[in-house]
This record gives sequence, structure tokens and C-alpha cells, in this order.
Amino acid sequence: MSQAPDDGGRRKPGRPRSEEAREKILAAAHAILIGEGLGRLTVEAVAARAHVGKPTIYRYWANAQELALAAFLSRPPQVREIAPSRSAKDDLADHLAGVIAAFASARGRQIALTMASVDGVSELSKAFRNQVILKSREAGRAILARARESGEIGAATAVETALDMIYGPIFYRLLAGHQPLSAAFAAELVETVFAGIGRKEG
Amino acid sequence: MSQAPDDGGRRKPGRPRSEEAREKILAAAHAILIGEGLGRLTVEAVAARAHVGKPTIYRYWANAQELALAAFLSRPPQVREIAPSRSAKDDLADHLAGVIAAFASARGRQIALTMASVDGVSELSKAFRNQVILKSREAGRAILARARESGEIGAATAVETALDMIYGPIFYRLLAGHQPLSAAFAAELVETVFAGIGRKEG
Amino acid sequence: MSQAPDDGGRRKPGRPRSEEAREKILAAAHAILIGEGLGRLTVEAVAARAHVGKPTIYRYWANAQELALAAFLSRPPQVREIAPSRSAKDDLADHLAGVIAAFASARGRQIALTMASVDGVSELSKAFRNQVILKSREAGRAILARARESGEIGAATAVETALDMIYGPIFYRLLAGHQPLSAAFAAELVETVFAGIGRKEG
Amino acid sequence: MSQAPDDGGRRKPGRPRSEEAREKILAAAHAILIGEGLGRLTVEAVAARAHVGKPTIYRYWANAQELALAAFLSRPPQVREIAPSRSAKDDLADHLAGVIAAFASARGRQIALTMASVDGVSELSKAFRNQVILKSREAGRAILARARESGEIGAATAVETALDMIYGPIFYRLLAGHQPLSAAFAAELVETVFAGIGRKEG
DNA sequence: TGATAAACGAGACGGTACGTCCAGTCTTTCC
DNA sequence: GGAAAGACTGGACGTACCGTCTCGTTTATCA
Repeated sequence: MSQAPDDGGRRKPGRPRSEEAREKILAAAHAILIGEGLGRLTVEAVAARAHVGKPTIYRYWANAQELALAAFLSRPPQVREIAPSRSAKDDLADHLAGVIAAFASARGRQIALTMASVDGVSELSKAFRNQVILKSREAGRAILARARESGEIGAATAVETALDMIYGPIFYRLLAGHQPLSAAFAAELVETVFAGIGRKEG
Repeated sequence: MSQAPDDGGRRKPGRPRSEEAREKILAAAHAILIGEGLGRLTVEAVAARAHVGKPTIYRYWANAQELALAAFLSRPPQVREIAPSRSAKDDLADHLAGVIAAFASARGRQIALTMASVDGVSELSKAFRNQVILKSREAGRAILARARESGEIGAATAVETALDMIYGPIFYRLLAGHQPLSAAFAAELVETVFAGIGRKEG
Repeated sequence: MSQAPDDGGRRKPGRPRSEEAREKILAAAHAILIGEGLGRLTVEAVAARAHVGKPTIYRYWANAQELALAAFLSRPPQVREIAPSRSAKDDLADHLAGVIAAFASARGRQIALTMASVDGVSELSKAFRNQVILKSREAGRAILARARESGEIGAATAVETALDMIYGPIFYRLLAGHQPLSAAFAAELVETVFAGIGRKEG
Repeated sequence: MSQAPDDGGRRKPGRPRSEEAREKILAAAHAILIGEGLGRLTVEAVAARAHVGKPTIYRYWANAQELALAAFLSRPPQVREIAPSRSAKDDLADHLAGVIAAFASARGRQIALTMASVDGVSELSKAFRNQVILKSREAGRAILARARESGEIGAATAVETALDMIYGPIFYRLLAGHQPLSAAFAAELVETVFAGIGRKEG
């Protein structure tokens, strides 16, 4: 963190923490999360896999839960960028297809499970939420903002609610599993969100 | 279960299972789930709290996970009934306010967490999903069906997607916690779902 | 202990403790004590060697120290019996040669070390002292008693002090190591104890 | 050690070792030994208490065991000097009372325990034995030598065995704890050692 | 008077063992 | 003869120290 002694900054005494060890730990934790799931992410297993002592792990994180957050945080899901083009509706559909591709996987389920089991008060859990869960939501917000400027969506639209209507269903399907989470769902969702379900008066 | 051997059926030999023990176990499990969370629901703790041996628990459920499902299943969240009246939009808003009231609590978070951590293949997990998670979704489906009949919503509406747009945001907010899950959200959500966010052409 | 339900005694419910496990643990502990020493007697190592869970060990003994006591207690050093004959002096010399043979070994040193590190207040440590360390002292006391009856030693002799003068030097040499602890020492010691070092008048 | 480079000897370059640090370490180690016992003498604890880095300790001693030896060696038990007078028997009794006073304490027990746990091959452990354990033995040897000259003890007396008979019982009682280690024991012991226990022929 | 070299404090490192909690299984007695 | 109770093996927990290492700092000498 404060590794750079920028000028007047006083370095702490003692041997500095090994960035290499930290990275090995996160890599091992991530590999276990993907390969075996959150339930198998034990500090012991990570220590063995990373060739690191257990106290080194506890020096950074208080328990396996925090380590999971940090592991996902260090390797956030990569939602592919979209080229802003044509209409906001198309852009949003493209974007959501990317989100679904990123989350509809073993890793996605583990992330969702981790999200659910987090209490949400610590700094780390807030960072996890903002960087891992809600990152794409901000991308969606940008698209909506552009759409409002171009007049594609109504000026009075409740943006927060709209965003929940867009991203909520994806996690809902991911977790409840009552319906498949396919790429086609992205287009269908965007369509319905834009059109609404109420009868239009002519 | 097969406790009543009325119809000429031969009673099984040996000591019959104690229904009282089963109920004590579920009560203890539920109390722990509400009071301490899914993470603290250990078979050991339940056995101690219910004054029951561990094997008695394992006789009914294979692990703590299943026990959690059963505990919630035995005490499903009570979403208050609504009196069908006025418009489908109002009915839906009323209903969603009830759903939010039922889930926006420690118990609701535990249920959501349980949902996330369930794999979804066993009978019990399916029952949990259908009875605990998706029960209210069916109520919503009924309201939408009535609305379609009355012409309140378009005939071409994709109902499944619409339902996801209605219930998804609730769980999304519950788990991600980026926005409060208040009663007001119910009305706002219904409004936006019905209206859509796209600009209406005059 | 109260394993035998002698008639009206009510046995405790549940699975009784396994005497086999207890014996395996003691055997493993003893083997480690002899082979590697008190310092290597870790609960972990014993559990692994005995194919027993750590909690099973802790159910019987509070720590490795107690386990060491119990291990030695279960296999007390075998001082060879002597055939009471000829004179008390010869009997005592024979007996001491046996004591030296039993203690002048890796095992003897471990016992002495264990004796030193014991605090001496617990029941177990008292039993260890009485059964392992002071057992042979009682044999010596019997020999002296016979000698007094036969008139071989003075009636006014302070027996406790005499016993300390007989056994003390053995442990002294064993621990301090300033002089070898050979069989010859037994005879020499007895001789000097009987004769005393003061100039005889008359 | 080789701090004084008088005779043309070339001083080593670099910062010389701090005698103050060495002393702080020994003081801290000794305090822990007396206050908490050998088992709590960890390098970590000593470093913390002495406000010294762990490597500074390891620069002088290889492990906590050696440090314990050095700590006792630097503060050897003070057996009070006796004024040679009257008879050797009285002198010896006086001397032994001093030995008992010095060893019958928490510190004495820790020294005895340390003696027992030492293997006895290293230079340091030999020094410990000679300076801490056997120092008083030499005082006893001097008294016996004087007694032999004055004719107070027999010329044929086996001095080594006699010394073991004198000091052995003290450590024996200290470690085994079967009898109190009081000042009175000194006189009784000397009396019996001189007189012997065998019946004197008239 | 600097440069150089070793010892200093601090503390992180890879490890081992601790003593505890809990998972599931097994073995006994009770109903 | 199955239910109930509790001991069983085993694995992970989070902590205390081990003995080693790498820092930045201090203190001496040698050039």
C-alpha cells in the first residue's frame, strides 16, 4: 500500500511484506474458488497450494471469507467492452450479453455465492461489491445516460430502478435457476424493459 | 411420515421415529438460522440446542445444508394475501410490498444466502426453490394473467421475462445492498415495469 | 474406570470409550518418548502414529506433558526382583544394580527429564512419582527394614535420610552426568552408605 | 569477548557487538525463567521483553535452551561462604544448609529442570554443569580434603561416592519432592553420611 | 572526512504444533 | 430392531513460536 516512500513519507521499520507472497496467495485462492468452490476455500489449502505459511495469509486477511473477496477483487470478471454504436438498446443488449457470458459460469456462481454470504460492512466487502458486482452496473448507467441525451428514453425515467430491472433478473436467474441464463435472454430483457408491459394507449 | 398404518399396512418393527424430535430439530435449526446465520448452522449446534443426538439429525437430512433447506421449508416466509381489486398494477404493488416486508429482514437475507449456496439438483432443493423462493412468483404470475385477460397488459408480453423484471430487482437489492429495499420501491418498480423506459412515440 | 457396571450400577448412555484407542495412544507415545525424546512428544505426532484423532487424546489427557506421564506410568521401568538372601548389604547392592540397569538408558534419561519438568500437584503427576520414580525406593525401604530386624543396621538409623543417600546419588549422576553410572557404582555406594565416612573410634 | 585488541590484533571492521544488548537479553531471560519457568522462555518473549531483535539473540545463542543455560550461568546461585572452623562435619552441615537455601526456591527448581533437559555435549552445557550445578560440589570436596588431612574421615574413603551421597539427596528431594528440603535436612544428612548405617562392632 | 562494514531494531517469511470445533460414522444401550 | 446418545477418526480453524530473512538505521574502523 504505502510502499512508495514518496519523499517525506517515513517507511515502516522491519522487513516489508512480500508482494510475491501476496500474489501467490491470491492466485492459489482464485484457482481453488474456480476449481472447487467457495466451500473448499480453506486457509490451509491455500497455504499448501501457494507454498506459504498460514500466518502469512492471516497477516493480510482475517479469514477465508475475506480471502475469497480479495481473490475475486484481484481478478474481477472481465465484461467485454462494447463499441458504442447504433442505438442504446442495441448497445445495452450487447453489453448484457457480455455480462451474462462473464457470469454464467462456475466462476459466476461462486461470485454470486460469495456476494450472498458477505455481510457488507467491511471495507473489503464494499470494495468487492463495487468492483465485482456493481462494476457492470455503472457501464449500464453510462449507456442509459447516453440514451437519455439522445432522447431514446424518457426524461422522467427512474434510472436506479431501471438499472435494477436490467441487472436484477440476471442474478435472479443465476441464483434461483428457474430459467436458463442464455445470451438470448439479454435481448429479450432489453426489449421488455424498454417497451414496458402495460397496454399502450393509442 | 408413514406413521398411520391404517389400511391393513404392517407397522414397521422397532422403535418408531419420534415426530417430536423432528420438530425440535427444525425449531432449533430455524432459531439458529435467524439468530446466528447460515454459517453457524452446524449439525452439532442443532443437536445440542434440540437435545437430540447427531445421528438423529443425519437420519432425516444428509448434512447441515439440507437441514437449512428443510428448516426454511417448514416455516416458509408468509407473504400476506392481497385482495384482488381495482387494477392489476395496484394489486401487484400491494403484493410486492408484502414480498419485500417478508424478505427485508435477517431471515430474508439468510434465505437468499441459502438459495445462493444450494446447488439445485436434489429434491429438497427443488422444493425449497419452489416453495420458498418462487412461491410468490406464482402469485405474481396470477396477477399478470388476470391483467392480460382484462387487457391491462399487452397480449404479446413475455411473461417469464416480465416476472424476472419484477422479482429479480428485489433479490438483487437484498443481496447486493446497493440501494435500500423499502416498501416505496415496490410501487416504483411496478410503475417502471409497466411503463417501460423507452420514449413513446405519439 | 467405572467401566464395570457391577450389578445395580447404571451404565452411561452412548458409545463407551475405546480401551483399544487408549492403548494405541499410550503405545505410540511411549515409542516416541523412547525413540525421539520428550521434546518430540507432540500430540499431533502421537495422533498420527496411533491412527487416532487428536480430540480422542485430549479426551483423556489435557496436554502432551500429561500424556508423557501416563505413557511412563503405563509402562513403569522394570527393576528386576532380587532373591532375598545372604546379607542386606548384598541384597541392596543387587537391587541397586537393577535400578541402575533400568534407568541408565535413553528411557531412564527421558523419565528423569519428565520427572524434572513435572510440577507435582496433579493426581497424575503424583501417581507418576509414586509408581515410576519412587517405586524402587519402597523396595529399598523393605530391604532396610529387614536389615534392622536382623540387626544388620543400627536401630537409630534415619531411614528416610538413608534412602535418599541410596537413591539420590543415582539420579544425581544420571542427570548431572559428572560421573558414569555403572553397575560397579551400586556396590561402592552401598559400601560407603553402610560404613559411613567418619573415622571409627575404638 | 575478543573486544580488547591489545597485542597488535586487528579489530574487526563494522559495528562492534553491543554489550548492553547482551546484558539486556540475559536479564530478560533470567526474569522469565524465575517468573514463568523454562517452558515459557521463548526467544520471542525474551526479544520483546529486552526490546531487542530476535537475530541479536540468535547471534549469541543457537536456541532458547542455550539461552537458558547462559542466563543461569551469568547469575549463578550464590551459596554463602562458610568460615572454616571447628569440625569438618559442622562445616559441611553449614555449607549444605547454604546449598539448600540457594536451591530450594522457584529458581532452584528451574535450574534443576534445566540441568535435566540439557544433553551435556556442548561447551555451554558443560560450563553450566560445572559452574552452576557442580560448583558447590567442589566446595564440598575441599571440606572433605581438609577432613581427611585432619584425620576426621577415613583415609580409604571413596571421595567421589561420598560427594554423590552428600549432594545427590538434595537434588533428589528437589526433583522428586517426596520429602521437604529443609535446613534441618542438611544436619541430618551430614550426620548419617559420617556415621554410616551399618551396625558398628564394639 | 567519508566510505564501508557489521551489528542493531523491527518485523515478515515458511513452517510446526497447539488446543478447539465440527463433520460424518460407529458402537453401545434403551424403548 | 430401530431410535437415541455419545465416542470415534479426521480435517480445518486461528494462534504462538520457531529460526531465517530482509529492511532501514546506527556505530565504529579504515582509507
